[in-house]
Amino acid sequence: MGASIKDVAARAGVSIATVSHVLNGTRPTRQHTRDRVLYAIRELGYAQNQSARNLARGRSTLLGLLVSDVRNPFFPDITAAFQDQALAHDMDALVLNTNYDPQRTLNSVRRLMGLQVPGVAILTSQIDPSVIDMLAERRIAAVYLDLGKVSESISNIMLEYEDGIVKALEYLTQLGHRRIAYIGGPMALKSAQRRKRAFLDMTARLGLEAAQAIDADFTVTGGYFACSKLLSGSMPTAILAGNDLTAIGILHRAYDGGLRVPDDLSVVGFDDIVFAEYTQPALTTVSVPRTEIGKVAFQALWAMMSDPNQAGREFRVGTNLVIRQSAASPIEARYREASQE
Amino acid sequence: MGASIKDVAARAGVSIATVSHVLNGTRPTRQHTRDRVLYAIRELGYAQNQSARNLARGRSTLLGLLVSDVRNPFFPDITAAFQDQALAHDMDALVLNTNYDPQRTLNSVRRLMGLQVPGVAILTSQIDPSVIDMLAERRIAAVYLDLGKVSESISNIMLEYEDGIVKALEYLTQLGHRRIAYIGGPMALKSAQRRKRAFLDMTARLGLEAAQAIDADFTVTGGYFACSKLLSGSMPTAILAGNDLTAIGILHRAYDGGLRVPDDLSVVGFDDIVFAEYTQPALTTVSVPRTEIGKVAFQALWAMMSDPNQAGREFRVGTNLVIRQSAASPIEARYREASQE
DNA sequence: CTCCATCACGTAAACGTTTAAACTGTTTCA
DNA sequence: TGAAACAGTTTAAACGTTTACGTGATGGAG
Repeated sequence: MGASIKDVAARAGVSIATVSHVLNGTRPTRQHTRDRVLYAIRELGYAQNQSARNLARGRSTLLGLLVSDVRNPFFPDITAAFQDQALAHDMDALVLNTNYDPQRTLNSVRRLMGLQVPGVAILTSQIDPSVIDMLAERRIAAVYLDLGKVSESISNIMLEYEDGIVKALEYLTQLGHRRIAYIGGPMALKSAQRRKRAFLDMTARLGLEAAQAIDADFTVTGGYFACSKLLSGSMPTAILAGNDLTAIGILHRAYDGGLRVPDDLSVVGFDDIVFAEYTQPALTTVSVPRTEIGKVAFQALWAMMSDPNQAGREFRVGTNLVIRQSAASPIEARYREASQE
Repeated sequence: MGASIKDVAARAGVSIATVSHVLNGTRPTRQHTRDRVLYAIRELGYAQNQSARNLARGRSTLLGLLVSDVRNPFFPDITAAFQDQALAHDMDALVLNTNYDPQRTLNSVRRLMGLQVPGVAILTSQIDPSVIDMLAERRIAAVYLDLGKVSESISNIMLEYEDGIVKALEYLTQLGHRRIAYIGGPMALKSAQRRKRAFLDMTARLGLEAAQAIDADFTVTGGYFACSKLLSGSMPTAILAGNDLTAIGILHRAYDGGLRVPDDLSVVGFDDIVFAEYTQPALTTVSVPRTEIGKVAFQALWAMMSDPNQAGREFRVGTNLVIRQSAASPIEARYREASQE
């Protein structure tokens, strides 16, 4: 039962409207009154009742952020950046887990609508069209990841996976690799599709020998077994993984098979999760700038919210190759091997 | 913009009070009317306006969850579990980052109070007393981690670090280790203090030879350099780390120094972060059941919220040793070594 | 037949804000 | 001097719920 705006008004000897205007800067006030109000606020330890505020304004200061699973090391950076931005604009971010479950996603969006959120960022890989419609109908600003669609109230963040794949392959070929294999994710995921396609396109363009590409499931053990398959055939000198977990699986398989990375086999990951830095050897990988994604997601929403007749936009965020120790020249590797024996 | 309770009432031919009661089950209604109301709700796509609801009830359905940094791999599991519980009770969890900054913590709590949250879980390592007071004054249910204090509206979760240290040391001694060193965290952290103390107490009790314990900073590189120091002296056969990041640093140092883990050196971590499973070799570590912490945190709040004159309680959550590959018997290790040469 | 419970529901007053509109002085200008 | 403009402030009506209280049926007991 804290103090209300009425108490503040009484204490400062002004009307509640004035207090409100002082608080929101919605109308000029004299220095004198402002001081009195501010002083009263301090004295009473008054805190605005957001519920009442939201009700009166018809919108809340909460933003929705839907992710598939906060436990996935991909997301924390995004949510943190999003939150920081939100906070800087005096808003809050409610992050909800969909657990990859469409039903739960739908429920989450319902909840968010009940909370009168002015905008929501849906950063999951799979998006149900009915969710998109629900939000669009109510004119709630929305931003998606790789949705591809942009409209009145819908913005989109396009991740330039292709770019990253190209950089990785150029790097590997410059190192001298010709037999490069790819281990990707499940084709149900758009991101996995695009990465694989980029790999195939690029290897064709670079004229690399019959590049193998096999689909795993974006997990460590998936990468491990996919790598096993690869090693039983004609061995590649380098493997590009569709994500870092897969790459870690490859690292393990190589280790168990007595192959030294990067001497006998180069491995390049994708995502640059926190632990990419701590694998043995440290993983060379394509970094997806997660902090920027979070930032951009907020900015996309903010733009649409602050100017309602501003249409949604397409945002692009690039990817970068971060070079660590898991990839090296295959020639050099053979040289080393020779000199050791 | 959306339909309001009035629209529903009109459509169903009842009063808004009835609609409210149907929605909340706060008083008996006839099957017939209930059906009509529910039907109208479906037709209109009505969603309760939480702001209005919260205002009327004087409390929100939002729960606050303060953590130091969502990027810290320790937290996502906790927040996810907390959220799941909250959702199951028709509440939401607003998780805020304090970034280890007391000022920011204070602001966050202010925000939460403005949102009229009925409860907040503060799961950071450092807690400013003024924050505790603010919450206690307003009778907002609060649960802390290792605060040690319990009162009217304050519950506490006690993590049994000691227990885990004991289990780890018993395991190592059973394997035959006698020279066990410890690399802990900064003494500014209570958790680091308690772990170190437990280590010292227990090694003394077990009568192990002058156990070395040095303080690092809970990071990978911190662990790396601390391990260097250790190796330059009289080498231990096993190192217990204050957290997993430190343990990973040790693993790296051992690798770089040509030591094989666990053959030449056993390493045991603490926390069981996701990646403990994926290190090379997989890390034997003391697991802190994060999911349970999240669950318990919610339940603590729920108990205090649902029965306001129920006092706060002390909850305990234990720790467990999870055995993987980074620790082995030192005798066996020497045997292997001998047979290889 | 009357009275009183009981049941099912409606009425209307909160809850704490925001904000359009009305109301005060002052100042400015013809 | 009077009107007009203006800055600063107040008044009061929303916003969409919850919930204490009131009311009109129905039915059984006396």
